[in-house]
Amino acid sequence: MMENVSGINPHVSVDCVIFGFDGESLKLLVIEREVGEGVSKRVNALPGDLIKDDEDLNSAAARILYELTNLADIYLEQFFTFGNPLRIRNPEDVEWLRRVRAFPNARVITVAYYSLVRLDKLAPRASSFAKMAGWSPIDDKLKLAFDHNEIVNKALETLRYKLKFQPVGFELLPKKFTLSQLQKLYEAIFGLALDKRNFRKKFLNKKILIPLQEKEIGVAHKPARYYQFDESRYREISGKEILFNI
Amino acid sequence: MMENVSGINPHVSVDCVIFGFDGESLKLLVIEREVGEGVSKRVNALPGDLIKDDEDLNSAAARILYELTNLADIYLEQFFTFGNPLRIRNPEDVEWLRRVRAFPNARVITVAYYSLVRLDKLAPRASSFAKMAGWSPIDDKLKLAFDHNEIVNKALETLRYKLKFQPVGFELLPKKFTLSQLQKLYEAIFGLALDKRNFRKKFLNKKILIPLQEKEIGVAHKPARYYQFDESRYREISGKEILFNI
DNA sequence: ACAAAAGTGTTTAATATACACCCATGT
DNA sequence: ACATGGGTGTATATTAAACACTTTTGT
Repeated sequence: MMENVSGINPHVSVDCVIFGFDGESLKLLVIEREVGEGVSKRVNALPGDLIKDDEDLNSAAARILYELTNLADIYLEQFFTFGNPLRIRNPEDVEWLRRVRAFPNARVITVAYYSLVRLDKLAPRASSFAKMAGWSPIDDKLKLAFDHNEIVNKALETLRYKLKFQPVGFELLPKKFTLSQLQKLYEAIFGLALDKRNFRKKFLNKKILIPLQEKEIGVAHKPARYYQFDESRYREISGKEILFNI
Repeated sequence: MMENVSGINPHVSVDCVIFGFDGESLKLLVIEREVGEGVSKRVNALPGDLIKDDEDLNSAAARILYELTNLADIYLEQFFTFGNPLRIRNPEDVEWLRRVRAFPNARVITVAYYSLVRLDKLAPRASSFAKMAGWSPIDDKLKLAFDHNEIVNKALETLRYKLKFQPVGFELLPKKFTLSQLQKLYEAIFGLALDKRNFRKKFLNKKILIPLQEKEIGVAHKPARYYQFDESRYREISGKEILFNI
């Protein structure tokens, strides 16, 4: 039986796709791994690891994300489970598993979670085998270990789908944000330009934004008003109304 | 190591939530199990079983559904993975596992799939430990083994969410169907009454229905026209337009 | 004064909603 | 003739889309 004193379940892992937003484009939280013992080459991967045998999947995701990145109190949403028996093909990945895993040849299926997080929530930090967690741009050059590119693509697809129907995305912005920041976020996720007037109307009509007295200071243009997200109003209309129909 | 000659992976299962529609209400495909050796008491469960160790999750779902119910060529969509370590609490369920499983105490996480199927696709049949597959009403009296009630509820939630935005559901109807049958299906899934004129307008405007020359025969009222689902038109608008905004 | 982004309104088209009567058939 | 469900249209309200100029600030 593949069981060991650590209580680790060698057959099931979780992987976390954490999106961030820097005001311009979407970012992905990745951890750095050394490919081999003392080898300087490094590769990026999603924060993820094997679950414990007595641990709930959600709890495992929260724990592992915390251990690898120090992020806590993040709402993680399960979105897909990847179980291709050939998930791990790359020789570098196989070699890495041989070093860190008690049962490196076990077939592992991974339950994937995603979340949206403000960039400043992440306090950079190293851990046992994740050398460093950091934000990476999401573009064609993004190359991740295992099948993590596929996992990220599926997460993006899920995010876009959800965003169409529900105003998720506020988690990516500071508590106080301007309408332009909000619009740039939507444009970044959908990858297209939106009309400023119609965009503002849409959100203001839904009444899920609370206008604040505060405005930008020290900007070389008309200072923008700050808004807050109205969570209680959001819960009211959640599931009933459709936000975006792109 | 929990491995055996059969190639079964004792840690991961799939469960299939198959919905059917009889013209009046939603039905669920369940299999019957004997609780104990020679005991006449029976309990219903979702078709599901352990995956093989070299088998993809999708393939496992298709294989297991086929083995237990004889249903083939069904589009199965993965919707959630259930991994509560205490998923299996009921003594009857534990006892049953002891009889049929090589590693009855292993923690099993289950990847759940759902699908929509026409009632007449199911040719009743028995199998090794699934005594019989059949359609069950979905109501408060439905009591399933393991955490299968929870799985069904999540599947229903997923189905309603999808149906709001995309015209799934044609798989539940015969190839030729009347607009009233289609409306009854939507009413059954959402659990509410819809306006006949607006319902028809909505579907006819989307142009995803092909009107046929054929009409009902032998009915004691004005015979209804039959329609077909236009798959190619559906693929065109899929993801772009929102069908239902309830 | 200029550059830079904020902020604002109207017109038109499309879509959603509410609502009631006649039609074709079998018995 | 009557019961049954099929089929249809219009008026109103709501929402979406297209589109350009003025305002406020820092330099």
